[in-house]
Amino acid sequence: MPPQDLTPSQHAAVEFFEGPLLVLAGPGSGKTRVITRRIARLVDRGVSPREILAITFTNKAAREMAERVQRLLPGTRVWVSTFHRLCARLLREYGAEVGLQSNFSIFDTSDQHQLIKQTLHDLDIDAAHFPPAKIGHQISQAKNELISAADYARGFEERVGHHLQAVVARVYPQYQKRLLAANAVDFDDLLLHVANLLAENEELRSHLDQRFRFILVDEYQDTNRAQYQIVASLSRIEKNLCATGDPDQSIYGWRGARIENILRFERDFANVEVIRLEDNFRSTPEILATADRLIAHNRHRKPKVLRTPNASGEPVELRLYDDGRAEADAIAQEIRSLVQSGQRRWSDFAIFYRVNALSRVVETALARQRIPTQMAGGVAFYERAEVKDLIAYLRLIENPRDRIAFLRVVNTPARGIGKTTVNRLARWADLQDLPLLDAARNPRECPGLSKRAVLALQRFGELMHELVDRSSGPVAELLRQVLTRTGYTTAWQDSPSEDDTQRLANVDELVSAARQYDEQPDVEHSLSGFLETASLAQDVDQLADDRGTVTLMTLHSAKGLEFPVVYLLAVEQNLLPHERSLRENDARQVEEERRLLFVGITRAEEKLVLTHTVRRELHGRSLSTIPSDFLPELDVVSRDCTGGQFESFEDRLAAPRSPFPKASSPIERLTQSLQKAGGRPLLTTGAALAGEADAETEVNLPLGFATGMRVRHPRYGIGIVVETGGYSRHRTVTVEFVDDQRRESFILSKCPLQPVG
DNA sequence: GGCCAGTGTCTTTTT
DNA sequence: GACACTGGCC
Repeated sequence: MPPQDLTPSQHAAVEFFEGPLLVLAGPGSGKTRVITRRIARLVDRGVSPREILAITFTNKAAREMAERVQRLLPGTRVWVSTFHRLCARLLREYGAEVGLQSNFSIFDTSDQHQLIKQTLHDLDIDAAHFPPAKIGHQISQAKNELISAADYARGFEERVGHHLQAVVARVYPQYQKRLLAANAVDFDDLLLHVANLLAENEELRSHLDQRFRFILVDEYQDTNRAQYQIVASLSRIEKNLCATGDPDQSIYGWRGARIENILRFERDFANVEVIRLEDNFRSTPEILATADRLIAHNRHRKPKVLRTPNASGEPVELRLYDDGRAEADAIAQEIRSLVQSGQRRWSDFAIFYRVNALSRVVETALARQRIPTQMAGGVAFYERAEVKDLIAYLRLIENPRDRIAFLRVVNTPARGIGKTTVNRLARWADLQDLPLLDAARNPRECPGLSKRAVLALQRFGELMHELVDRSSGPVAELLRQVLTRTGYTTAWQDSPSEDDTQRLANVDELVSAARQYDEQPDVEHSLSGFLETASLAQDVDQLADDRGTVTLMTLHSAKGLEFPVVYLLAVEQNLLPHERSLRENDARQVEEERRLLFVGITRAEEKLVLTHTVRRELHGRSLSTIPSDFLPELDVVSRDCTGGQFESFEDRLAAPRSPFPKASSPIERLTQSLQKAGGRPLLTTGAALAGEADAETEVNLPLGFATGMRVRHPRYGIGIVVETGGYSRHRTVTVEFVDDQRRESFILSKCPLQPVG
């Protein structure tokens, strides 16, 4: 007899004991509950808590899960962690084999870019032509696929690669060498090193396999190849792997997540028990039906049932506003009045958006209404310059080989060690194979330095030396030492500037974060532990459910959360789906965007409001919008909340005014005509049209653009083709843009122009 | 040799 | 609109 508070399938998942288990859990199906109950049940059956490893997607989820288990079974401490944190811990212990000392640094994306830049310099490659971010992305993708530097270089020789790949093939090995020399890893290395360790050291693999007898992985649909490899290596002897997830909520394909991992689980492991949790206890039937209609349009998926015992609620709303400001103001006012009338609390509300850039208008509007808010991410706390500076000091204290940290702090605050000095020092240190800090301690030996530079370096060397001596105590205390000895905040102390005040506040916040870490019960405290927390902090970590605030975040951050009322902003073409998913005509990418919207919709418990606008200000420019391709799929009645302040997109094109006319919007007409013309994709760019035309017949080109045609450019907005010229690959179009009357010419095969009607 | 200001470029999502 | 880089000035 299952207990009253579990459904039969939830109960089955909790009770299933040994062997591989796949729990396919739709949104709001009580998955977290099942996992915690299952852990408790395992302990109940006599499994030692030490033998259980649970992996969650966020630190916050890990913390909450550990607490829940404690509540169910007081005194039980189970290892719950994210993949990255787990790997960091394992590498502190076993990293020597891959060349890491236990005090290694974790480089974030900007550290990675810095290091790549230096690598490019090493190799005499022009950084302007090969942006470090792009190279970093390639390296990251390779690492997620477990492709080592040597493999990459070899693989590149075998196929005919892109010129960027040729550069990456050279940069990747050197970058990796530099990382190791700095005793550092990037985010992907955490996974890659551990996967390699487990692949190469059978003794360690089987030791850990047996140590972690029961492994539970949540959000399995968003695991990448490296993560899959790690989990699989730890489940060969003890095959008690429980994976939970929902393929419809896979939204991290862009960072290497492989939805196939969950779709293939049954083939990857023998005798898998599959349990489906299809009852949604979170949302109203209206919200769920909307989500279901949308996701049904994904072709690459296994259909599933979404049902709820919940009572019917309010209809899902779709509203059109004039612009982002009107949209934000309306939402802010609505929230205020709902709270003031006592129907809702601040914390009932969440506002989601596709890109961080949209948060600002909303923040401002909420602030105007004096609505308390908390925001995940944005300009993340740990990415602010002053916080990064101080963290860099701590990193250099912990790991004197940390090159990036050294370069960041050596002249921050300014102490007369300029670029030239640093370059000379670095060149000399590299020749001697010395860490920069060691070189700085004996600057006299470095050739070409002025007396002043030598003195300044010496003083810096001594300063760091003294700080290292004090590094064993509480982190907050060490941080205060750094602050006083470097005089870091001196310049801001009595400044009237708002920015400086903010900087001081951020420094204070970091000190109190350190204090909080120092005071955490039940954990071993160390500088490296604090740095690890700081490096692997996530946007959603600091969000609280009970702080009495409205919550703002991106759709990606919203995964796993729920709120009574959800506003989902800017359901507009090129934002959701994002234009980058449309560029390559890759249906898979659009499906991921659809899943992203699905995730957003299914966060809502009682009330869901989707909004879009006539004009959208983005990147400092106001453009006319196109309704999202997803809107017709949702089949929600639209409401016009515009004040007639702007001409709508349709007006300007002399089409019906209604924001979302069922089958007559320009985009739909285009879609229909294109489909009739032979199943061409929904949206297409000039480049794609030109390519296709070429492939068809050389004579019959004008399938592309003709004079008078309306087009949209991602940057300049809507325009009219006023001239065409050239042939085939060299065909050009001249467009006059509606917004500012500017005229631009484009080479058709290379431009991102899209026809819009 | 160091610092600041102006110009140019890029602009999704995140560990 | 934000940030990185370059060039000029002290």
